Amino acid sequence: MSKKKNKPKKIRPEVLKGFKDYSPREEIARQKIVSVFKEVFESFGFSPLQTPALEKIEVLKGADYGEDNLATIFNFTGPEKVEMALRFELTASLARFVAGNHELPLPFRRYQFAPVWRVDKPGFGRYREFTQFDIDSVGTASMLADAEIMAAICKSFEKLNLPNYKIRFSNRKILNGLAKMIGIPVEKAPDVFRVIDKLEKQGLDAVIKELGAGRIDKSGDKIPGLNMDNEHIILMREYISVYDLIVTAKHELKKEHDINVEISDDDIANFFVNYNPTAIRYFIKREGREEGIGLGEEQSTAIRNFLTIKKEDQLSVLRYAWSFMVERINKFQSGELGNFGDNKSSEEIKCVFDEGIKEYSTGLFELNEIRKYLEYLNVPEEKTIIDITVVRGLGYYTGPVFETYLDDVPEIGSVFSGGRYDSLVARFSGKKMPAVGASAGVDRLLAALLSKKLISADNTVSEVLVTAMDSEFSGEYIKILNEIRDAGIKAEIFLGETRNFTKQVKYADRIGVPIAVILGSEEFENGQITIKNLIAGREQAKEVSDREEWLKAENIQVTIDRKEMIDYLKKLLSKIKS
RNA sequence: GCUGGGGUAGCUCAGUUUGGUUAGAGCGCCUGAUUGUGGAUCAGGAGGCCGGCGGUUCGAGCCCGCCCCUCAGUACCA
Repeated sequence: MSKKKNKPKKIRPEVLKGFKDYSPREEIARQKIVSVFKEVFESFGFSPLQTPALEKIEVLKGADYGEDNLATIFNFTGPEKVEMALRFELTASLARFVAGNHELPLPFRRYQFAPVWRVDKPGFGRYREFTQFDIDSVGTASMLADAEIMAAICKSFEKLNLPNYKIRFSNRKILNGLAKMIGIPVEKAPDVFRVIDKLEKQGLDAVIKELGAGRIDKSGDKIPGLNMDNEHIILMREYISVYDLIVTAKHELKKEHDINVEISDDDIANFFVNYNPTAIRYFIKREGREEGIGLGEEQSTAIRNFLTIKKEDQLSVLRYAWSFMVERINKFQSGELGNFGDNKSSEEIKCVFDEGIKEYSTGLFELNEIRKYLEYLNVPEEKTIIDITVVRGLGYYTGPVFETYLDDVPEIGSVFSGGRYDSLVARFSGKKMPAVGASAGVDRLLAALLSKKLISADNTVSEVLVTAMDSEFSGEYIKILNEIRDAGIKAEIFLGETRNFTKQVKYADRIGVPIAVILGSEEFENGQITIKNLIAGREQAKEVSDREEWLKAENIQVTIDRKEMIDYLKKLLSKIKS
């Protein structure tokens, strides 16, 4: 027990793995993002809710959580031996709040931004503690609720000066219905959806391979496949290609023909119902470079007509998807069932098929409703794309789903996404309650925007630094400081020990404050004040290499009467900020 | 979790091939030239458990084993 030297052990200044500090530069930018979201959602009438960071484990995980289920959350036994965990999302707490407050007027509309915690592997913009911004409408089945959230998301990105965003949206009912329509076994469907979800990131080839035998990734690691049979893979490929093909075909054929013909809605509808599935197949062949398009006269005309549709993109996709279903019905009725599993009776098969059709078509109708509401809400059509390959990973989505992508930072995937989850509140109340919501990962968005310099990055909020050269005037300095602050200008006084003026200006430069207010004995004698524009000074430094010349460059600062100070500062600030 | 790259000064990295005394560079930082002016320039200075633990050796930043961290890809993601 006798240590000769009791050297205090130095503690390494480190944070936990996956956690991070936010420097003023980052935090200022982050707060800007949050305040824009907040402003926009409040303008849509959503009110703030806040809930505890710690919740009972069953609130977060449901009554029948298992061990592996807990691997990715911070869970522990707290005081009084209560099993608890840090929340890993905000929706469960919302559901608990709604279920526990019976007097709450419904629909309940709230936003919430708060930190959440997950034991994930950290990566770029991915941390174990991060801020989520959530927005939800609980207790309404109206598609207007879905459309409204999408509209608010659009507005947010406009306000953040990120106009290159797109929302892709779909409906889980369509995929669920599709699986039943083409005879994918129920237990296999989630796997299929999971693979389709990778489309945006991994591309069509990778997805097709994973539906089949699997693939090898860039590091040489093996990714196992689902080993679906060929017939199903071909059908999935046709389905997946619906949106892509419209874009590709439109682009290609427009180049060739430069078509501009007026056509009627009937023509379009006719085209979709009668020709589309065949046409899709031809396009697929062409994409696979097996052969040319090889369309008949009639089909060519129909496609040409289709390509002249100018403002009907969303409708086009819906009609494509509809015709895909019609073709399945035709085949079903003519007895070409395809692979539905051998040990099912034809009665069972018909039942599943009918269910599928019902779900699929309901999904399309709901999307069409959202489409209309988006139009009423003045959301530009090119910003919202119906893309029936959108899945969303979360298991609990039951209806429309949507994902927002920023073209400027495609590598981070979707940035503000959500959908309809009709059974989450039921965990508490036993009753189904319709709800729709969306969630943004603020920190991932921030990391991407900062790295691409798409958001301003100031190191300080200070607008003015009052330098302090002469300790005998400290009362005067503070008087001036008060005056500036009272005028609503963010100001600080130099608090360092030194009176060395060079150091003070250097400090001002390094924290990035744009204006320095200077008072020495000369100014005091004349009742004046010197105001220096540090931003302009920085520009000037680029051109001047000689020190003497640099010191003489005085047009970046003025000496004025003290009474004019506030007016001058205000003008200068508004000039700098614009 | 899996596959691969990496960990040496605040940052970016050299040094590891072939083990050998005091571990280097650039940038940044501090002090001064310059206590009434940021940049540039000049002079000086501080700053290293060479990721950790164990092993081999007279001797390890370098070789061996285990672990940790990190970057990329990928899986999972309520």
